[in-house]
Amino acid sequence: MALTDEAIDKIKGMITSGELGPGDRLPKEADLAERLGLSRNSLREAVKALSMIRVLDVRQGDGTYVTSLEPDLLLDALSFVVDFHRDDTVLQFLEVRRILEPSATALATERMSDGDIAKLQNVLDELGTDPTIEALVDNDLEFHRQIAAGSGNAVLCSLVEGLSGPTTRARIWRGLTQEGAAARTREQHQAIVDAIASRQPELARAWATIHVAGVEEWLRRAL
Amino acid sequence: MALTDEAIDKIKGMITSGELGPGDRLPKEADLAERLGLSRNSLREAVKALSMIRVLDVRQGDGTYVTSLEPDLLLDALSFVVDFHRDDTVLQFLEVRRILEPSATALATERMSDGDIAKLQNVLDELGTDPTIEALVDNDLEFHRQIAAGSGNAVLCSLVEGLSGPTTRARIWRGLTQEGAAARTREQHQAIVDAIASRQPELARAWATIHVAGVEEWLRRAL
DNA sequence: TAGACAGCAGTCCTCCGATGTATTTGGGGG
DNA sequence: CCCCCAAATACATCGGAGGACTGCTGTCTA
Repeated sequence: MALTDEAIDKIKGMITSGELGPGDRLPKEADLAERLGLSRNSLREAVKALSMIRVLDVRQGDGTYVTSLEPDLLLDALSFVVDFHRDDTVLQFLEVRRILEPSATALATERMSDGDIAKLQNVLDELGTDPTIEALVDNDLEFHRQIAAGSGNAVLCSLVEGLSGPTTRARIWRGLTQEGAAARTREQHQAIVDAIASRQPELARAWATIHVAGVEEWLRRAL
Repeated sequence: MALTDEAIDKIKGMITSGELGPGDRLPKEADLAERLGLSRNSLREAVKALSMIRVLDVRQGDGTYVTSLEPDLLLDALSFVVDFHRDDTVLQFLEVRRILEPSATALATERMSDGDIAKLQNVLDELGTDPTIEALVDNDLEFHRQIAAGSGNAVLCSLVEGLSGPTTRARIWRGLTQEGAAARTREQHQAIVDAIASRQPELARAWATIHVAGVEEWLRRAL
């Protein structure tokens, strides 16, 4: 195994063993390199790899720190990975989203506070009568983000958000090519909010399933 | 933004734009560094970060290549990330797994061939009467891996595998075996196989839910 | 002719030492 | 007491050098 990979494992070990905890500061580059038995350049490659997946937080002029290691922080590297996939694999992501999103919506129905639900309704209301495509996409992302956050599960929330990335492009296409898609999406969003507000998990789950399945079915035909 | 991060974006752009496709070879370090306008050391940090998430495949003495970019390849970096989480966040991962695994099992019920099911049964049969902890863990991982693969969705398969991080699984298993729950787990595994073999998706889903929920409930009490 | 071996070119791996840049900190002046 | 600036600290980037590994080719041997 390469020296750099060994360094990654050693730093990982320092964290998982508890020697380094969230927020702790690592020794400065020169010292850590000497301790791990490699050069600063090689160590920097290891640190860069770990900072990519949000395990380390490097601040120039200050030092290198262990992040909070919260699930949402580590998993948001997922969206970066997802960007590499082409349209022919988007269907697989959508299929997973059709599994996760309904469950997340059902959980949110039981766990969201009345205030959270009011905010969710506000998101829908903020959309004007004739929004741009960009506004539609942003609004849609925010809507699903709040529901995912409402599930009370940071891992689930991050996964749903990460999987929404690749479907965004598809949604843009849909907005451009399919007449009436925006209006139907708005109706389904409202139905989901109503189901959540009336505390009916299974109804919310069903609407969320229909919502995602609609996008999936459209995309399946388009490809 | 740092030079290295710019380089990462540029390489990412070269791939997403189609200039570089799966299996293509990148220019050698010196040339690529000159083209992107930075030093080889900084470029190496960028390449290291991208090879960590399985976007690039670096072969010493040969060259640097773009991977196949298959979903399973890119997502299996997930297990590396999961290893950083402590027991108090494992519950969130298990909650997500309780959502994904039943659906994956239901999909597998409809999509697995008779040969695949026979292999799945073989996995259970291979376990002797008095297996070691390691054999139990390996067997359990293989069992769930085959079901996830049987779902026919590489993304779903990778997520399920990634969420069942080896470290996490080992820790949980150690505790379960101490309580003598190995026998019950085997019964549940057999029930899942029977449901799949008789092509009853909802029954398979139910058994999978019970199986994961059992682990989850045990862990919730243990913490 | 088929197989084994040595040599060679290409490429990545690791290291070194120096310079550039951002942040923090502490002292001096108002 | 507050503000501003300079020194200290730590990461960022650079160019060059030698070493190690891979794949290919040409040669030798049976």
